[in-house]
Amino acid sequence: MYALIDGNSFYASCERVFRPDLQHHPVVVLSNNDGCIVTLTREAKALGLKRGTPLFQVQDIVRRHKVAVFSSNYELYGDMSARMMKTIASFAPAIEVYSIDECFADLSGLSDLTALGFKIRERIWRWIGIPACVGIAPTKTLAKYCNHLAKKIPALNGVLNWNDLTPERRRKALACQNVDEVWGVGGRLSSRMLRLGIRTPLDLSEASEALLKQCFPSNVIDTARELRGIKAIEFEPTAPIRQRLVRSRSFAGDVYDKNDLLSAITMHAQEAARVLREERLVAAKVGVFISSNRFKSDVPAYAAMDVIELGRYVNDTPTILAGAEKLLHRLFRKGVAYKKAGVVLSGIQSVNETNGDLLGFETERADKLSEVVDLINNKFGKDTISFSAVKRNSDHWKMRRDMKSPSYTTRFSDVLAVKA
DNA sequence: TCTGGGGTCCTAGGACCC
DNA sequence: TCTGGGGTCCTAGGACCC
Repeated sequence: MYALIDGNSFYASCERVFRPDLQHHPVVVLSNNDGCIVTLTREAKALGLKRGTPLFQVQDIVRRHKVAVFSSNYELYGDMSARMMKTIASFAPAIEVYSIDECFADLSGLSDLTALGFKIRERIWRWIGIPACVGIAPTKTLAKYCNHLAKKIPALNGVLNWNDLTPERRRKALACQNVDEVWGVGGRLSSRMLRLGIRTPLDLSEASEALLKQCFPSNVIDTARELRGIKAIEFEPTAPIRQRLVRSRSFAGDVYDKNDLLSAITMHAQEAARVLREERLVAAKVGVFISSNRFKSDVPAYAAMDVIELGRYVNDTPTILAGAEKLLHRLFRKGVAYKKAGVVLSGIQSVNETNGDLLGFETERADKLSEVVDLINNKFGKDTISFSAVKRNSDHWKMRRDMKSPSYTTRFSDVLAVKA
């Protein structure tokens, strides 16, 4: 049996932990650049706000109802997430962290699972201050679905165990939602399913495999099986090594100047290299992409991407910086209003798997240098020192983040003072 | 004026090879 | 007039997730 535990409106709930005055108030959290709404609370949904909407399109609703608006604060959410996962891990033999706000827990060998679900929920609330819901079932897809129902149906009090349902109630549970609420079925697939008469999760679970095989990608059959309680998707407690590492940002305004682009690209390259080392990985390819504003139809569109093979596995900042810089010179076209730029590392391996003999003196120097930079920045704070190839003086492209909350849990200067 | 970022997997089609 | 078959690898694009 598996549990799927997730924090409700996670980013907004993190903000509420330090702003108890907002407990029953509508709250939204924005994407980078304060662009779109990415998380909203129940109260905000009730006002008609939706995930993915650009803020400027709903400013009137926000003002009229005094919706609390926050810029994204990943430092805070990341730290709160780590605390939540640690709390959950203390209950189960193994967990699979699926995203920043949710994880699967393997409940093998445990008994009284419904009571356990309530206990987990209770403890996350008491220790972390985040409201969470728990779905329990014999497959991951059903656990996700039970979690969804637990969130949707107030009478469940946040926990639903599939095994507590009679066969008849299971059918009802599967028939009461649209098929796109199933994990792995999005908008496109569901509208194709609709045309074949598959409207609910129950319909999907009862569809003939021949039909599914003929009309949909192969993983849809696995999804349908999982809805029938047959395990088809593995539990993966240890994450497989990532295939790509991307750092990119949209700019607050239009960018024309090559040096501004260079500034963005070198910062992304430096950051990507740092994360690579943090995860004890190495990469064989560096890629760069730049693109103009896709929402502007009156100016010429331009998007370009290129990759170079480094010929060896690296994770030192100088090599990755040099590669990214070279690529930018290759891709840059004059006269384009750029809106986004990013760096992609691929051909990724674990440090342990690379052959140390291949490393010459030069790369050893670069490795040592990067290591020392990490040490200093870890000790004295992010960006204490930086590589000179990273042009940090250019602010033209900086992202907008006007409504960011303090880093309550990760910076001493931001810790709340409580007065009695 | 203002429209996110970071991932995964699958599939179709082109390039290339024998 | 007639223009193979089968395999691999890579890439771009589409679909999904949060």
